[in-house]
Amino acid sequence: MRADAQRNRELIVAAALEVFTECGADASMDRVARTAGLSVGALYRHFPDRRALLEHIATDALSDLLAFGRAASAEQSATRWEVLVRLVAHCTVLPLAMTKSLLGDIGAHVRLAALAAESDALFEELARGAQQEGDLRGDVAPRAVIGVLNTAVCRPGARVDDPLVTVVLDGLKAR
Amino acid sequence: MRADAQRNRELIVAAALEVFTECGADASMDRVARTAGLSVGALYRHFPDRRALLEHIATDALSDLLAFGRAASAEQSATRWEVLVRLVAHCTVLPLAMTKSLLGDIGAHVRLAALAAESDALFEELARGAQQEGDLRGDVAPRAVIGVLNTAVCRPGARVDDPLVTVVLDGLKAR
Amino acid sequence: MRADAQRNRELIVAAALEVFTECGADASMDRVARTAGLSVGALYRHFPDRRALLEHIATDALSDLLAFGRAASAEQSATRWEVLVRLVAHCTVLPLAMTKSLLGDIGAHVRLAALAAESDALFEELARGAQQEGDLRGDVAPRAVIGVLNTAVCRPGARVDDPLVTVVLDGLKAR
Amino acid sequence: MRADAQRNRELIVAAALEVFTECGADASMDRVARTAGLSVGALYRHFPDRRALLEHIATDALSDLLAFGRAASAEQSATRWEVLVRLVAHCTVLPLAMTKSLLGDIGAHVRLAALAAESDALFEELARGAQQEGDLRGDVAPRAVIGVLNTAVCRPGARVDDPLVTVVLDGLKAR
DNA sequence: AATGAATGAGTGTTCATTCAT
DNA sequence: AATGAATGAACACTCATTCAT
Repeated sequence: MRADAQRNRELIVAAALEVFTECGADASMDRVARTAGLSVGALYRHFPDRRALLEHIATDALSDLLAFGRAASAEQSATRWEVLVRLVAHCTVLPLAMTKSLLGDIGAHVRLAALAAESDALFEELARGAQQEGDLRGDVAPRAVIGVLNTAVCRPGARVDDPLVTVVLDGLKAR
Repeated sequence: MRADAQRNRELIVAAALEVFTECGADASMDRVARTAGLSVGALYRHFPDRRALLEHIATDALSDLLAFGRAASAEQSATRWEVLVRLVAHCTVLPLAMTKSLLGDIGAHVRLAALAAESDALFEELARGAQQEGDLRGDVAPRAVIGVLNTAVCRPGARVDDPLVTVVLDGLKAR
Repeated sequence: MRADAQRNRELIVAAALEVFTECGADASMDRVARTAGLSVGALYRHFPDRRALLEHIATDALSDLLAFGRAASAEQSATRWEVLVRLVAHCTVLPLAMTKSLLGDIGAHVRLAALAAESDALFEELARGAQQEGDLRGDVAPRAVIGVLNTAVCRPGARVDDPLVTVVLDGLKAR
Repeated sequence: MRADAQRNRELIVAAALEVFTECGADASMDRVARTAGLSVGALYRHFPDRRALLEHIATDALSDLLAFGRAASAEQSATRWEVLVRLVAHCTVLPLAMTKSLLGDIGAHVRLAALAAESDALFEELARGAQQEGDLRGDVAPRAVIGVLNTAVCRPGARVDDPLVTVVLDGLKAR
């Protein structure tokens, strides 16, 4: 791919991330293109339709999250709870939750659905481990932890020092 | 206003609450009207435009919340924390948080902005009281409590027995 | 249906017939609407999409042709050849041939596909009869007669006194 | 012109003939270019716009038809009817008729308009001659013969053994 | 006062044409 | 001179809003 096309593609992805995060998944393609400093036509050269763009962004974010999570998870010296907390801190933009709000029907995109499943499995495994190690409260199902984190932490604009993140992590800790 | 007009207005408000809660604030006016068993024309007779309808619903919900909150707050026998928990349980549909997601710019509607301010003040006052009574953790600013509850509790579809609600309330309690 | 809506629907159908006949099936919806003296929105209220409009027109034309053909065919006093000639004279606009050029894929619309099949059957039956009565040349397969008439006679703009029609009918007559 | 440029030009013309014949005159420029094994850019280097490409193809086809027709016409031993039949057999792709369907307005291109006129004149002359020799029916005006042949024979996909061609030629023969 | 039809601006997408590489 | 990316206008279709019935 030509250097300028590559650059423009990246501009588009960055713009899409910004615009969808800020305005929601209904933002117009034109707005994304203008934010990237390009025309719609250029956008459509890189992504055949709106869905493809959303899928790309979601896939990107999930892949990144998963890679980070697996690396963190591999460190045997850390408790599962610590790994979970680090993962939460890594959930900056457009993670777990967004994928589902962005795409009505995740199932349609194979790779994305697979990533979502893997990501869910990782979180569940960490939650289960943290419960066994006695750090995570036992009265919340491991699967439910994903939902809690999704809603509370993995929101556009959420920050590590967001009071809600602190509160939720404290609320999840075993007493 | 004629009795049937009054009835239709109520049908519309109920339908709008249901539809916007279920489908998001982008639901079409026609869908709202059909859900109410009326035509768009009738809808527009009662509300000059989409924004007016959204504002009305938001205003309604906030008024209700505020009335309930003030009544609960007036009971001197209850701790502020207990009042706060009861208020949270009352936030079923379309409360605090919704107003901001529904309307981009609350400031434009005077009555709504006033209600939002009063509601914020009530929550802040309760949070401050609960902190002084030692039930609410002290390291979260009273103003921030509103944000936390907004995001975590006052979501469409949220329920009192939602794990997130439990976790957040536990996370807010002083140790 | 309200009287004005009915009237507008007819205006649209007439305009579509005119525009598609003149400019081909690629004519823009906007052009059809303007020709009808309406806006696109009105057009889309009556027909959910371009295909539906094309199907309606084709169905209309084929139904008419078929009804006329069956009536003519029922007259036992007439030879099959005479019936065929009368049918040909009735093929004014948008008949047999058009349906296939208008819609890429006739099969998608059940009613239309059925009509096309019935129409083909009628023509084939008449051709076979005319051959047995010795009026239609025997070295052209009955099925092929349909193709010949489609191409030669059932064209937009074709007229009964068109030289091509005369020539083709003479060319089809047995010597 | 460089040898490779000349070669590319020919590739484009051949591809355009193939694509427009197969897919109709609405085929995209990109498709033509890809069929030629080139990029759109290269196509536009040779032809300033879509119309120019269509005109070139039409001109080519008409020139060829005319050259063939004149050669055939020069053979004094053949009857005019025989020449006419041979010409008809030569009308394979994109002839007379196509020019008019491809280009809305032939008049805009001087050379093409001239060729069309010459071609019409040749056909008319042959028709007149065939009438005088008693082979072509006399009740069809020589000018009309052009129209008949255009519509019936000079269609994309038409073949010499097409029933319609047989029928029309028989229909044109004097009895 | 209700109905539902008409308007017209807005959005997703395509494609002829231009232009940087 | 070829490539393939970018532009921007055009078209199909939707929906908030207006208006004739």
